[in-house]
Amino acid sequence: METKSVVTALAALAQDSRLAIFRALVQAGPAGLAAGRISELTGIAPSSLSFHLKELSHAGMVSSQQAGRFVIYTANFATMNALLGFLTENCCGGNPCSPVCSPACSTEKEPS
Amino acid sequence: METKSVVTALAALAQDSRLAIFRALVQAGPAGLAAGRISELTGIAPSSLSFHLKELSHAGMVSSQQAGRFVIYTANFATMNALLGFLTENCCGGNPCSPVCSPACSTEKEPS
DNA sequence: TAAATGTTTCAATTATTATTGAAACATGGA
DNA sequence: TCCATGTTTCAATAATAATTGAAACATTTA
Repeated sequence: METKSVVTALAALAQDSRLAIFRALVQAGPAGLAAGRISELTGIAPSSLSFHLKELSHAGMVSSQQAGRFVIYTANFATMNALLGFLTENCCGGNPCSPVCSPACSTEKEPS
Repeated sequence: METKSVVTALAALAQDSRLAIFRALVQAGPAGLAAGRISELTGIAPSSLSFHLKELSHAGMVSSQQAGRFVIYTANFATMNALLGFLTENCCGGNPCSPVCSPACSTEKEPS
């Protein structure tokens, strides 16, 4: 994942409305939610919601598909995983991590 | 972790300069880096660097300690872990996750 | 105490981002 | 085709953030 994409993805999530939208979609799971339903759940006005969904979509954090007159949005879990991985990459210079920075530090996640 | 803190933390990382600073600190590990050294590594002017370090610090992403006339900054791994955890919380409504959203979905990380 | 080094603060400028309401577009059903 | 519903686009306004250089502050050494 490129630095530029990471900044875009983080910026997409770093905003009240968009974080609320994304969390709603994460909780909804693969089935996703229609735009109007997201508006209901979050209280964001339609035009503002559309703006934020476009931001999230452009950042690759959500995907959309037309279903009748609804547009269904779903969280993009692949991008989220790539993002989480990037942040912990090359931790401690690639050396075995000291306790202070695990589990964030390891590329392979450990059971909690 | 509260939503507000998460937005602040994400916003702190969602910027070229600050992401570069944070990554440098993650790679430096627990030993951290002096402000001047970060300036050298990233090419960010001192006053601008100080601004961004304050942002990161306020977001809880980095900590600092005076050491002689140097100020040593270190990545705050605890906050980072909390942040990563938050994003995957309550995934798929708390139900067992379908393959599409693991490993992001599970609270306990699986070995890759 | 004076000078040198390392870091932070300040003010001004420039650029980017969020929100709103109205209008436009698209789809499905009468 | 006409109407209702769901979503997006547009333009204007308001708010927030980034960068710069100069000055101030703090710490160490001579």
